[in-house]
This record gives sequence, C-alpha cells and structure tokens, in this order.
Amino acid sequence: MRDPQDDLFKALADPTRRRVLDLLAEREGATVSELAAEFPNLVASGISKHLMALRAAGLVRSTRDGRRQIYRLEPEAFASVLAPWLAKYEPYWMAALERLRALADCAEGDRKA
Amino acid sequence: MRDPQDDLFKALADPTRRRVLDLLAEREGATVSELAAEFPNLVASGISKHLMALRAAGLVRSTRDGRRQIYRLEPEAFASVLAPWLAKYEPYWMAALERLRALADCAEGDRKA
DNA sequence: TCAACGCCTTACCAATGGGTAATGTATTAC
DNA sequence: GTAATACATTACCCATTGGTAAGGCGTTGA
Repeated sequence: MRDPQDDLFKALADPTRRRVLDLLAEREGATVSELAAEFPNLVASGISKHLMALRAAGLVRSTRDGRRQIYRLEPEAFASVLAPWLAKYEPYWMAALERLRALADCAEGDRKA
Repeated sequence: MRDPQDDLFKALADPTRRRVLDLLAEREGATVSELAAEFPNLVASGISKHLMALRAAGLVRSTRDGRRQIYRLEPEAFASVLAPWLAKYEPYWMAALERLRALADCAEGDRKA
C-alpha cells in the first residue's frame, strides 16, 4: 500500500479503529493500555497493531513519554487526503446535507412545541 | 453487516469502488457495461458485485431501463452517515484545513509571481 | 543489578473479501 | 419462438486481514 488515500480508507474500514479515533477525539491523547482497557474482548497487542495502521495512514501521531507511548489525533491526513476527496462529491451531498439540516430544524421545532 | 456506518466505510475501502464513484460523479449515471469498460483487467460480474456493495451502503441507486440498469450517485448516505461522522472530528481537521488553504493560497501567489 | 512494566514485533490461525467462471433470469431483437 | 443481450447470483479460489500467543527491547523502580 503506497497510496495515502488507500491507506486512509482502509484504516477507516475497521470499526475498532474508528472507535479508537473516537476515544482519541474525546481524550486528547491516550496510551496503548488506556485504549486497550476500553476493549475487553481484545488483547493489548491487537490495539497496538490497529494503532500502527492508523499511524501509517497518518490519522494518529505518537510521542514517547518514558516507557509509555502517547497517541493523539493527527488532523493532517483529514485535511490533505479526506477533504480533497470529499470536495469532489461536494455538489452531490451538499444538497442532501441541506435537506438533513432542514429535517433537524424541523425536529427541533417539534421538541420546542 | 448491519451498521450503516460500517457498510459505508467498508464500501469506500476498495479502490475499485472509489473509482466507480468517481466515474458516476463525472457521468451522471451509467450502466454496468459502461463502467466495466473502464476496467480492462476486471470481468463485468466483478463490477456488478462492487455495485451491489455500493448500493448496500447507500452510496449508489439503480433504476431499470428495459434490460439495462442505470446506476447513479445517491447523496443520502453521504449526508446521513458520512457527514455526522465527519462532524465529530470537525474541530480537529478544521484547523488543518485552514492551514491547507493557506498553503494553497501561498502556492497560487507563487504562480502569479 | 534485576525484576517488573509498557509496548512493539513476529509467527501463526481463522475469517473475510476481491476475483473469476458458470448458471439463472428477464428483456430485446430477429 | 429463438437467439442474443444485460445483469444478477452462485460457487469457488487465493490473498488479505483481524485476532491471539509468544518473544524482544527499552524504561522504570527497588
């Protein structure tokens, strides 16, 4: 896998990896063991492998702190790979997004009523 | 696979399927054979399977026209699945996106100079 | 110094998934 | 009616991948 776009989408294809991203978005940095604690049905080494994939895709970044390794979200891949890809379909989903927003506004109106 | 988010990201994980989406975005609707013609190293039935996956993910929609089947982009999945997912990371990649835009502006400035 | 810790790496297994080939099913053309 | 077209579907093969278990390497604390 050399294509960064392919790396990114392959990395996002796994639900465990998406959950890891969610956790990192909430916590603003976490160690492997902290993340592994959130996955009772998984071994720590498995999380490590997932983090490798996320790092290869440029979605996370790791810094050493003693014997621990802190993982954080790396927004660069979002901007340099995902955003350009999304831009190609912008005319298509913009319209649908507007409809979604209208629906949300409508639902909000219902709650207020 | 029951989770729509999982279906969508799994569907986007394959480069052939992303290319199909690109072609559909350019052409505004195409048949299976038209799409298959763009993939010399693939058999038509393979394209059909990919289109099934894309349809299951809600990324494309198909309408019958006699014995042909026309496939189009379905923006609904973009808006109802992808957009909410992106929204969670908006604070992260917004900053990076701004930097990217600044870089683009810089490059444009260079070309003008 | 040495044992425990935190993480990475490797080897390996089972399951998934992309690919083809063959068959089935409408639909069109002759 | 019959043949050809346009896809869908099924069965099957092989490569990839998620998962575990075991071992390695650097770091920390006694």
